Amino acid sequence: MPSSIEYIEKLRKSNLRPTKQRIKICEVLFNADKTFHFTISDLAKMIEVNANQKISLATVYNTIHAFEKKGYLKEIAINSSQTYFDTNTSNHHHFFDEKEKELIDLENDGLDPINIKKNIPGKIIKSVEVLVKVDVDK
Amino acid sequence: MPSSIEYIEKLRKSNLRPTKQRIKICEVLFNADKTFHFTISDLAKMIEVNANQKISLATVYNTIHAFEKKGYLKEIAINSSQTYFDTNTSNHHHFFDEKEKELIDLENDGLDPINIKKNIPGKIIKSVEVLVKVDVDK
DNA sequence: AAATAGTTAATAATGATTCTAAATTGTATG
DNA sequence: CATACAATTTAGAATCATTATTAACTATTT
Repeated sequence: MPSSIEYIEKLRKSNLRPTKQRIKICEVLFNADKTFHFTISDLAKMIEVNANQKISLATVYNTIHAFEKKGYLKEIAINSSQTYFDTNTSNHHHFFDEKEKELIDLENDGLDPINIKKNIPGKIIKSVEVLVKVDVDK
Repeated sequence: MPSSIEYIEKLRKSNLRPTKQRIKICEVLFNADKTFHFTISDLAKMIEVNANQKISLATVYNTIHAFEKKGYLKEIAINSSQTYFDTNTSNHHHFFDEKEKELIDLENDGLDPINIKKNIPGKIIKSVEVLVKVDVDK
C-alpha cells in the first residue's frame, strides 16, 4: 500500500500539485487491494466514509478528470446516466450487468484477440473497447 | 421507400398505435437510402426540416424509446453527453470519431470475429459492442 | 356514436456535470 | 522565513439531456 509520500511524488511527476484533496483521492483509489470501477457519486461516498476532510464535489470532478488525462484512470464507454471510471488502466474490456448496473472486468485472456481490419483515412485508433452486456436469463 | 401504409402496419404489428407522430418519425428514420446514426436533437432538427407538423420533444423521446424496445433502433454505448441511436439494427460495431463526435459503422467483415470465452454465472450475454475511438493523428 | 385506453404536449422536475468567482494553498523567490 | 503569484479549491449557480406529470386529444373497440 503506497504511502502518501509516494502519491506526492507521483502527482509532482505529472505536474499536478500535491494538494490534500488529490492525495486523499489517490489513497481512496489506489490503496485498494484490487482495481475497481466507480462513478463520481460512488467515489464521493467512499471519500466521506474514509475521510477526516470534506472534498467539494467540484474538486472530485476536477481531480478525476485530471487523473484521467494523466492516465491514472480510464473512462469506460457505456450508456448510463452516470460516467464510470476504472482504476485498472491496463488494456482490457468489460461486462456490464444490466440488472446490477455493475461493471466486471473482461481481461484479454477472456476473449479472442481483437483485430480491426478497417481503418479510417486520416485517423488513428486511440482505443478499442469491447462492452458485453449481460442480464439474468429470462 | 416504404409508404406510410407500410409503417402503419409495422406499428400495428408491434402493438404501437399508428399515430401521425409515429408515422412521421418512421418516415424520417426509415425512408433514408442508408442507415444512419443520430442523437435526439439531430432527429428533432430533421423532423422540423421535414415536417408539416410539430412534434413535442417529449413525444420524440417516448417514440424513440418505444422503437428501441421493439427493435427498430439500437442504442449505442459511448460516453457522450448525448445518447446515440442507430437505424442499422444488424449485428455490427462502431468507430467513434472523437473530433467530429461522429459514429461510423464497422461491419463484421471489418474485424476478426469476436469470441467471448469468459462467462458470468447466472447471466446471459445480451449484446457485444466494440467501440473503436479514432482521432486525427497528432 | 360513445366509451376507453393509449398517446401527445407543454412544462416542470431531476440529476449529472460544468461553470464562476472568490477564497485558499502550494511553491518559487528574495 | 516572508512575499508574491499562480494553481487549486469551494459553494453555489447554471447548463443540458432526459424523465415525469397530467390534462387534452385520438385511435380503436363496442
